Amino acid sequence: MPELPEVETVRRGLEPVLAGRRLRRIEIRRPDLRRPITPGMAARLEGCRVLAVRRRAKYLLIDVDSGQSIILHLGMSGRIGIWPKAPPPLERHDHMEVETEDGCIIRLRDPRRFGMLALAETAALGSHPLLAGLGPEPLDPAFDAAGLAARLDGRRTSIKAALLDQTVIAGLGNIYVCESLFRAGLSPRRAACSVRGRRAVRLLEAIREVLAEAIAAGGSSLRDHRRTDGEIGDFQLRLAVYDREGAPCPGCTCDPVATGGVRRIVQGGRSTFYCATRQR
DNA sequence: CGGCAAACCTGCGAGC
DNA sequence: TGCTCGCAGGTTTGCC
Repeated sequence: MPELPEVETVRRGLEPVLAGRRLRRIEIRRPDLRRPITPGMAARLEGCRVLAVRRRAKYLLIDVDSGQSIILHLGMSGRIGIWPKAPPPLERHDHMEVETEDGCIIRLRDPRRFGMLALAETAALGSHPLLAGLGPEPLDPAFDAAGLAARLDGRRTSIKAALLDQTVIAGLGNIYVCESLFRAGLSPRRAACSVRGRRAVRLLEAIREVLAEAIAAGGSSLRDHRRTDGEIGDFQLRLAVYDREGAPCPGCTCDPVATGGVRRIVQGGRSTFYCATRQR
């Protein structure tokens, strides 16, 4: 489910209820996520005060005043729910429940259990195995088109596969790679190393536009993603190509009857959606 | 190192 | 109605 905009949406929901609050109670109901939850995590966190709720790539980072940080990845189907009071009954896939000092209930639900939940020293987060290899944040102003081109240089794989590689650029997933390539007018099959100069400028601009718009819309809710208040995001209504095989591509001059509209191919075992006319 | 497939899980929609 | 199949927003591992 969650790519950068969905995780950022969740972060913005968590921050006001967590930042500055003590964690009164933490219950791990099921420790066997994609990676087993750090043993003893609940006991080490109870009574701690939250200092900050941050995001790195698709990871949420929750710093507490014991010098440790929670690292949370939502996998494919992970969802965070927040109830200021009177939460509904626990459900089958609610794997963790947190209660803050003011009685607010926060739950992690993840049916597929592809998520990850770990505890690590805040000062050493940069070298943590889950985070160490991550590429730059696309929205970081210090990252520019020349930097993107440098990271694509020498890569013979497709630009689609390269953008999905979290060590090249962090936070993009299948939806936003497809949408960014569409906006940039670049074929998903193009060699990654051929994206430099003006093409790299166009691509980074497209990535930033798509991400910013998606964050503003609260992310894309194709099936699992929810804001922390349970409402869906809205960006799926504005997707140009993702999951729109055969549909006419918005703003495109190609004739959908003649071209068949948005095409779907499989790259690296995952669906890619694109417009063969506009994307070169 | 690069690239690809498989594995990890459950749920849902399509098709029969 | 009920079954099977394919597919899903991610990451890691293992094999060529």
